Amino acid sequence: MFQTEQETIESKIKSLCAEKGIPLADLEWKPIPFSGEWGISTSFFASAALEARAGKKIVVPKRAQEIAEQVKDSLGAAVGISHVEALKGYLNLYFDTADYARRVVDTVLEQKDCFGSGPATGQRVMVEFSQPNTHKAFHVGHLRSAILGDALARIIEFAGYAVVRANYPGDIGLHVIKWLWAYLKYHKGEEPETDITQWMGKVYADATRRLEEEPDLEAEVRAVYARWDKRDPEIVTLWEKTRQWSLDGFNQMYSALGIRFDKYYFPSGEEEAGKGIVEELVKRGIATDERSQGGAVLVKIDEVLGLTKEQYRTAVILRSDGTALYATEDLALVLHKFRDYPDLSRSVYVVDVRQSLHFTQIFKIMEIAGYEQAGQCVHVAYELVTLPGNVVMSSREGTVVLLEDLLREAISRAKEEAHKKNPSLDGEQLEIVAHAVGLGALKYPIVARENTKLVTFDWKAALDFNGQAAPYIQYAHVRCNSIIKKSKVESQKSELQPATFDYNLHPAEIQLIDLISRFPSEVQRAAAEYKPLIIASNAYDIAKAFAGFYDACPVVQAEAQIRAARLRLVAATKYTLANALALLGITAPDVM
RNA sequence: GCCCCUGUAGCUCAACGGACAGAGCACCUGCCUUCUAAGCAGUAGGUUGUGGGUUCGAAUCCCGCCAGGGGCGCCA
Repeated sequence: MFQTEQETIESKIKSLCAEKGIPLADLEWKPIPFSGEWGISTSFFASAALEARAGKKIVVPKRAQEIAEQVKDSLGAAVGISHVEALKGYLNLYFDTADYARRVVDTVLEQKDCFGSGPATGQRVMVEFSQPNTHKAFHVGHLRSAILGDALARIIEFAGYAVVRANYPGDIGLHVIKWLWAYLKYHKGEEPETDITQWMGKVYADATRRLEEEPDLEAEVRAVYARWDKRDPEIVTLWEKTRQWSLDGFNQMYSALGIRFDKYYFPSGEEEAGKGIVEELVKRGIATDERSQGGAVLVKIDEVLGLTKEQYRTAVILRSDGTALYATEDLALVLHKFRDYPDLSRSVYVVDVRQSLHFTQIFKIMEIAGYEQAGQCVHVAYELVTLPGNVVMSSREGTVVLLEDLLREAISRAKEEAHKKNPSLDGEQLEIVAHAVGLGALKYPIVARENTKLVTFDWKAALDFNGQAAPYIQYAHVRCNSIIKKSKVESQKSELQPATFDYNLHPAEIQLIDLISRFPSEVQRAAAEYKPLIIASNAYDIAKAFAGFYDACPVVQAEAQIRAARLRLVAATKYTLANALALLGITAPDVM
């Protein structure tokens, strides 16, 4: 946020070192740790190391400190800097607090719900996420892609990109055929109940159970697959109807979760194009057609690339009977997305880590085939949500926690808690709070965790509203709102007064302002690294700093000048918290 | 056999190659006639799995090993 003064000082240091013949390495600027004071810091270890490598006999840390001192002595007065310190090889520049504090707070209050957003890059990014299978239950295991992908889409958009939110529900494949077979044979004419995805899951579980009991029935399933492949009207019609049931069910889930999509792709829609690509790959000698020997069509990627060590291995891209695999469809999908959005600069796939090799293969094959778009495809892998004891949720095994159940439970628990904590909440207000808190508690553990780390789901943790969790951050937001409300009542004014921070700021205030000022750069980092965790941490840190401020610094009771300044700081905190939570797909209530 | 991920306080997790590795939970001690205690302050808790290497500096980068999880030609 203070790029210009950083650059001014940096160029000053550069010319200074040039004068003295000190070979200066690149300077990196960071906040000064061990706060209480506020500023930026850089070190001279790299420069000292350069000298050492050039043959000078020096002790690096000592020399770094010498350089820091020299720079400090000849730097003179710099605009906006109150004092300079050379310590342990570091050069610490402490901000002129009043000036910087005012700038940070003014900036937030000016930009409001845009504070933290990056300038428009003019680039478009597609984020594909969720990809639930139709004809199956929607359970907690599916939650991560939905929540993570949603947060990433929000963050990337806020960072300055035009975002296309894409979904790719698995609407065809063996699981669907199995479902259709069981429906025709055992459930014909039945219709879904209120919890659609749950009912779909029941039929699917029934199919698997019957097939396990009587493996001979597989032949019937294969027959249904053949009918599908020949576009048998009865099968196609049934498939269309039942598929829609699933999609309706998903929409219920998405709207409950506050997630939306701009664009839907379906494997079924990519089958034909995919087969075309396979044919092309065979013709061009990239793929090997082993069907005449009873094999499948495959690409021996390592062989094609002339690699001796196995790396990309072999990918099967068409079944021996000529039917399409997900790989077939994924080949086509790569191109389909760029056909729909020719200006796409990146195509992001938020899919679980078990499919890493699959995507590496798909993108590599397309690259070999000369489709440059493959270079713009990124697989963002995440780990699964498992049950205690490392049990993977599986619709087949019936080891699932249904999303319907979890949502209901989380919201009802939140309602209970909210009523207990604040009995004055009633009716619609209580409902709003319960939703915000229940959903927040559900989403936070997912977005606040490293993508590559496993999340173990257990009811106790999911419904724990204390400590490092969404409700803590939401509560800070509520307290901000509370202070503002109170001040309005007392002063009978609705507008914030201009104010300066021309007083002795409390360390808690400095800490808070410091963290707020970092939010915009954290947004950029989170977008670049595909890590909502960065936002979740920043939001929590701000909430924590605010809690400290709340305790140590009276606002409404403070004398006029300080009161005006703190009121602005509180308003700025409120915006920052709300913006950060919004990026995580979590709403910030005004009361709770 | 090959590849990927993970290993940090009792537990769950943080920490752009930088200064004293930080939170939460649990435990213990305080704090509500003052802006909502879903809160605050304090105590305690660590050879960052292990052995080397690179570096002025390593939880972070490289190599070996150990442990757990995942992937590897017709599932998605």
